[in-house]
Amino acid sequence: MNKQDTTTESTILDAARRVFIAKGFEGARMQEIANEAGINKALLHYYFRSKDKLFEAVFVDAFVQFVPGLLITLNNPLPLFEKIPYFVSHYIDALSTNPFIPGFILHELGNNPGRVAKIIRSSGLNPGQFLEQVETEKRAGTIRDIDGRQLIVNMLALCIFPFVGKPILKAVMFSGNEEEFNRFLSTRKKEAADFIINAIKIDQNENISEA
Amino acid sequence: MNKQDTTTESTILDAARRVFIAKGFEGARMQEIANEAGINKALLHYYFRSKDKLFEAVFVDAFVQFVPGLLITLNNPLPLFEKIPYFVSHYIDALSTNPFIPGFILHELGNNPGRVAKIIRSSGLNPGQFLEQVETEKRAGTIRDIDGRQLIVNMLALCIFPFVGKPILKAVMFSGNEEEFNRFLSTRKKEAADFIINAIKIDQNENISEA
DNA sequence: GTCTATATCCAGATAGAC
DNA sequence: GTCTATCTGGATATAGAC
Repeated sequence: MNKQDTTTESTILDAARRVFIAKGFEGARMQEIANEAGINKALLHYYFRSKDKLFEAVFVDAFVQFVPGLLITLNNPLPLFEKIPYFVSHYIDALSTNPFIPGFILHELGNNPGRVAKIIRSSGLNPGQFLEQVETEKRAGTIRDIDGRQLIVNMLALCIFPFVGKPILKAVMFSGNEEEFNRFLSTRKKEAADFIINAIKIDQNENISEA
Repeated sequence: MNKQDTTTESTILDAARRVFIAKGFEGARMQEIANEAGINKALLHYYFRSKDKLFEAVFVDAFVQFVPGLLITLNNPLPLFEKIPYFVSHYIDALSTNPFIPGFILHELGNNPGRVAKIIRSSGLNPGQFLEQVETEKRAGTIRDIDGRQLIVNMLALCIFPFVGKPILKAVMFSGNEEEFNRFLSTRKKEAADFIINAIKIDQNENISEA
């Protein structure tokens, strides 16, 4: 029942992941995947029947590795003002390790929106705990009246966008200078977390929120 | 003198824009573009020598129509606290009209980062005026100590991400319900602008609270 | 300028030897 | 299981009539 994970199958999957993520489904070539895996094209079809099936395997892997972990972090039991920096830090670390995953997922889902529904259902994701936490903080008067879903989207946006937008941001704002852009990214954790917290918190002396 | 813009060439460009933006360079088919334009495949090659050249035309169009306008808005002479809602509103309107442009640009630039440099230079973009304005406000004590570039990225992120992430956001947060997602988007202008302003402003007096 | 027909190439997929 | 060789379809691109 143990699976040796240096099998041909896993070698193929690793190679396919690299190529699909770099080029997308349409741009990827079975030949390139075979080369990358150091094997023959025919073997790809022996292990996975078609390019579609191989892609599906890679995509689901990337998705369930990335998206659920994110929502789990969002739903953990930390207090809100600790959770936000924790979430941002955690997620930006993950993105730094796999900077092309979000672009890959977003692009392929854009091409085939139907694909998500199935995966999502099977992974049982939902941001309910976080939304409740936001409501609680609002009632307590510690944060201003913000919609929880808008807050989630804002947090995701601030973490993900620098990675998917890297080429254009680097070009427009840093004259294409890679080092400057990396310095920018390295301060991102703190900047993003501060930005979010300042955006939602109510200074206790500012006003009285219980009507 | 004036060019009638219902020429075959412009018809082709319109069709190509739709197809390339929906499918990306690799996913697009010359046949589909020809069908969409109501003409023959051979005509595409008559007007534009190759798929590459046709794509380049579409891409540059989309880019210069979208990105520079954005930076011009960012550099206009409004006071900062008016400029932010103006920018967000303006930009989200543009995105609502062309929701797939950002994904298209980001994806194609990811595949070919070198392409940007040339276009950027020729359009003379830079966010200098905005960065100075941020410094001025910081010195005046009206906003907290935030890096201007981080602020720009945050503004872009908050506007763009809901559009590029639509499929996954809709599925995870609204159970795939399109109407709910659209309601979410319709409140986005105000939410995003409020979020940004709250994130950066420093209250001069304890009791400036507006509804 | 616009069409039909065709050339050329290349990618995904299969057959079959070992 | 892994390879070489090959089939087949489809996509870009061209030739040439009108």
